[in-house]
Order: sequence, then structure tokens, then C-alpha cells
Amino acid sequence: MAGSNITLKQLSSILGVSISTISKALNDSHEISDATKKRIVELAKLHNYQPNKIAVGLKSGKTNTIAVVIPSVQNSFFARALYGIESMISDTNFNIIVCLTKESHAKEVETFNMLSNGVVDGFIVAVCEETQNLQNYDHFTNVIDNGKTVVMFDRVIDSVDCGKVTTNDFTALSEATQKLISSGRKEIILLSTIHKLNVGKQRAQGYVKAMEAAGLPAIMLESDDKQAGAVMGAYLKSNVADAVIALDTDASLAALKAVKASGKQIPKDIAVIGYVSERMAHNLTPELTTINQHSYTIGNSAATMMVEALRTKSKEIKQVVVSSTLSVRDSS
Amino acid sequence: MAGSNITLKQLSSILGVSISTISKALNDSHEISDATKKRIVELAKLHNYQPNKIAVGLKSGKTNTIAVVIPSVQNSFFARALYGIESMISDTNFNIIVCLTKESHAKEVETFNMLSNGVVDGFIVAVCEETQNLQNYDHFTNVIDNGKTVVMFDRVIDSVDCGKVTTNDFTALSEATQKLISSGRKEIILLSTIHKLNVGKQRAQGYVKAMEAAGLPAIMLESDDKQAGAVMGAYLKSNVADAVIALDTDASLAALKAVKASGKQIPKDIAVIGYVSERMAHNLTPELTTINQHSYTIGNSAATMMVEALRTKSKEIKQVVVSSTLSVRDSS
DNA sequence: CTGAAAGCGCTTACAG
DNA sequence: CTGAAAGCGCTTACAG
Repeated sequence: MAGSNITLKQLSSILGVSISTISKALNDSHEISDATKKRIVELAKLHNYQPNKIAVGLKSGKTNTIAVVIPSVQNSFFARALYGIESMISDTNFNIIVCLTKESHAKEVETFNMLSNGVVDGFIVAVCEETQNLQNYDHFTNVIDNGKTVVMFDRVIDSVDCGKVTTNDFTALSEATQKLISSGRKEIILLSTIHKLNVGKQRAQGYVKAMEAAGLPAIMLESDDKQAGAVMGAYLKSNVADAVIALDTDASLAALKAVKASGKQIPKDIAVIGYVSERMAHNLTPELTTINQHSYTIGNSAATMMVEALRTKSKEIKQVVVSSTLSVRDSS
Repeated sequence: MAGSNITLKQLSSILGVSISTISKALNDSHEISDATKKRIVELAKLHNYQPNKIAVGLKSGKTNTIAVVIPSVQNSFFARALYGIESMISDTNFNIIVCLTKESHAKEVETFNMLSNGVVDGFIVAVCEETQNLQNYDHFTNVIDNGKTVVMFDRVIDSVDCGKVTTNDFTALSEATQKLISSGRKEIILLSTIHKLNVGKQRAQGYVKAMEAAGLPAIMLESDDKQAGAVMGAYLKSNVADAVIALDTDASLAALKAVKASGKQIPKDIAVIGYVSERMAHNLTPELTTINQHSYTIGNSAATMMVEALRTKSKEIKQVVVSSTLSVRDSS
């Protein structure tokens, strides 16, 4: 069985039956007699025949493959959303190609160009940071114009006409902040390492709105992910605080650490709310109160939307919002 | 620009030049005059011509696409290894397809069957748990027989003839254990949630060997990832321990938490060594001493091996070992 | 320098 | 019920 896979042509010459007949038999066409079908199917099995997907794709114009284009997979949100996408897709006859943009606009554009012609039927995408900053969305509109289906999730672009699955970042932060306020916290700090992203901005705005509504000053500490601990620690040295909301995993761990290092008790002196996976939240000391984004569900919804659009060939644009919820644990 | 992408045929009829000429011009063939080349290239650019990858693949028998088949992406080791693979590949003219097996043998087999015929040129794979248990490796040998290149990393199968990139788990654990012993620790516990995996067994054996060499009893606590904290906590209630080595991220966080909950001081009473990412190690309290697997390098090496094999068409089987190193921080 | 023809592996009208 | 032919979009000997 060396060399490469067996083809219809080879099967045909072994059996002395035409290629068309072989093809039809393997596709269980009613045109072919049961007897020949049986012979052909058996021979195919014997030789472990696998149809060449590329050839099928060329012929049909459909590849049954979906591209998942995300910034990263290090981030537990995207890792889990990808898991949700892949779980849904693996129950179908579709496949996924995963591409990481690393927040690079050039990489994202290249990926769309590379895959748009013949390789995939659609794109599930979380728009990268640089694209959001540059506001250059031609690669999205081009593939849409070329008849591909696009579904954006989490990081979406309002002005692009495609399916969208988002979470209610603004409301979630606003509610979490209100909850802290109503339990008597007043000096509530926001620690963000994602202030440049739309999601980060949305969350920050939710926080600001709740603070302003309560007549409290909004205090936002912004830094890159490596400096978050130092920034938080420095702040606590010369300021008072009775609560911290951290906007991603790194910031959450950094906040916990800085508060402990400052000698304050959690949650007695300072409450901490963060964004980490459920599993991790349980394994931290104290167990962390989190805003749970339901990343698995978000991914799953995006995949469902894609598969439905591809199957029904519907051009209808759908929008789904998966609400984030507060999971209260020991840190608040 | 609605409908689908423009083809050579359409370009040809617009310009009144043959398809062959168009094709050659776009591939910058020396056969074509500069003048025609220029006309053709300009028209192609105008219409944003993208060659149909599927058609090119069918013709050439090469797809310049590599499958990355891994159990999961939630696990930070695989997430970072994938990052290493993707970083290397994105500097080449190859693409990657990522497939998650979720430790399912059936899924892994299906993936190999689906992609082996025409879709990819090679497979970079970390063998799933179930396949290791079943010891059924036909899907690997089949694609190798069919001329595909296979590179295994981290989770490798010795008996399969393919490129391999591994880490020295046995030695790394053995050395870490010795280090604890030589600093006076005697009651050293191993906490594992990956005892069913080859890597987990390798690591455990390294630990056992070092303990036995020192005449100390090896104590291994094994549990699933959700119970690790409870198991560790229960053990500490009725036994003495002066060090814990945890074999993955969940176990590491669980160990830290259980030790703190027991009222013991880290590292004074109990030293803790774990497996978490560098970033996370810094953000924990105390900062965690870790065995660093250099997952990025492992992924990068696997990708390099693959691309070289594909480019040189060499059938030479290479093996690379990327050594794990101990990063000592505050917890030991 | 340009083009007609064959072929990659498949599917599907159309004939017989 | 079976097969010859065309075609998906490309590349590449081969002719001219």
C-alpha cells in the first residue's frame, strides 16, 4: 500500500467497470445494481479507498470546511470558545481549519485571502486588535462579496454585514460594579490589560457608568499584562481601595497577588472580581468571584449559526447575545 | 464583485489571451513577454485574482498544508506548543489545519482518514490518550505508507517510524526530586492528574527513581483534575509532607491551595514545584517554582522538522529532545 | 513568445 | 443498469 491513495481510476481498471459506475456505486446511487454495488464497495474497502477531498471540492465548489480565525489560543477565552466551536462542528460533516492571527492585521488579511478561494466555505472570526484599530475591513467584505459566509464572535465589527455572536460586556460589568456598590464598596478600582480592545472598552464603560450613577469616581489602572501586578501594587501603596475588578486572566492573578502582598484581607478589606476560567477560579486562594463569559456557549452558537447558514444557504443576518453572569465565590 | 472569485478562464476571455498564457504570466514564467505579462498582472490585480488553491492542489498533488492534530487547546502546554508551530509555519508558504481529538481515538482516526487524501501534506501530532491505551496505530502507519510525512511531539509512539520531538520528562522529574532531597526534604509527595498518559508515567518514574536512589518512600497521589485539591487536602490532614511536586496546571494550583488551607507555610514547611506557564508562575502567591517544558520550542522544532522533511523530501527519521529545565522561584 | 491539449480525481447530465 | 463525455480551475509538456 505504498505510494499514495488508490483512485477511482485504479479501482475501475481492477474491476473492469467504468469510473462513473464506481463513483455512483460508492455514493450509493440508485442507478447501480445491488450486485455491482456490492463488488465495488468491497473492493474499495479492501484497498481502503478514501475519496480525494480536493477533487470533490473542486467539482462541487463546496469544501465542507470552515475557517476559524482567532487572535490566539493562549487566552483561555479563545481556547474554550474554540472548544465550543469544534464540539459543535465535529457532530456535523464539516471540518475546521484554525488560524491564529496573533493580533496582526496583515496575518488576518493574508489568511482570508489564502482561504477564500476554494479552501473553505465560511469564516468564523474574532477580529484581531490591529484590524479594529486600523478599521480596515476590506478582507471581510471581499469574501462576503465572493459568496462566503462570515460569522464574527466576541470581537465583532458592527459595520460589517454578517452573523454575530457577542456577550453583553457592558451590562455584565455594570451589574458587577453595582453589586459591589450595593454591598457598601466605594473605592472600586478597575484593572485592565485589554484597554485597547473593543471588549476592554465596553467593559470599562459598563464599570464607569455604574460608578457615575452612584456618584463615585471611576479609577482605571491600565497596563500591559506583564506590568499589571506592579501597577496594582504601586497603586495600593499610596491609595485606598476596597474592591478591584480585573478584566482578564493575567490581570486577575496579578490583582490577587498585589492585594495579598499589600497585607489587606480578601474580601474583608478588598473584594476582588476577575475573569478566569471556572476551573481556575476554584483552585485559587481565596476562590475567585468571576464574571463568567460562557465562552464555550459563545463558540458553540457561532458554529451553529455558521452551519445553519451553510446548510440553508440563507443570507439572513443573525445576531445572538450570550449573557455573561456573575459567579460569586469567596473573594467578594 | 459578487458571486465567486474570478478564474483564469474569465481573465482569458476578457483579454483574448489563452488560459495557458495567463497562467504562465501570473507564475512569472520566462516564456512570456514582459508586455503581455504586465497587461495580465494588472488585470489580475484589478480583479483581485486569487488562484484557486484547491485546483492547484489537485494538479500538483501538494497542498502546502500541514495538519496539527492535538488532544486539546485548553491545556496551556498544547496551546503554547501550537503557538510555536504556527509561528514557525507562518514564516513559510505552508498553512496549518488544527484538529482537536479531545483524547478520542475515533476522532483521531477519522481526522487522519479525512485529511490524508489530498488535503494535507503531513501531520504534526501529539497522540491522544485513548490511542496510547488501545495501542492501535494503524491510522499513523497508513498515512505514512501513503507517502505523508508525520512528526510526533510530546506524546509519541516509539514503534511508529516517524519524526519525533520529545522532552526529557524522566530526567527532569528525577533532577527536580533530587534537588528537593539535597535541600533536606524527605517526605516528598507527587500529585498527578495525568497518571494515565505516557508523559505522566515518565514523570512519575523519574520521581520514583530519585526517591528510591535516596532510600525514601515514593508517595503518589493520583486523581482526576477536579478532585486533585480534595485528594491533596485529605492527605495533608493525616500525613506529614515537606514537599509536593504537581504534574500539571490544575494539580499545581490545587497543591498550592491545599497546602495553604492546611495552615503550612510555603516553602518553609512544604516546598511546592509545579507545571504552569511562566506568566502564571509569576502571578501566583508565592511565585511558583516550575519545571519548564519549553513548549514553544517543542512546537517550533516539530514544525521545523516537518517543513524540512517536506522541502527536501527526505525520508530520514529525526529525533529531537528539548530538555525541560527547573525554574526556581519562591515556592521551593 | 503564444496556444491547444492533456490531465490531476472526482461528479453528473446524457446516451445507450 | 452501465458507460462515455464534459467539466470543476489549474499547470505543463508539446506544437507552432
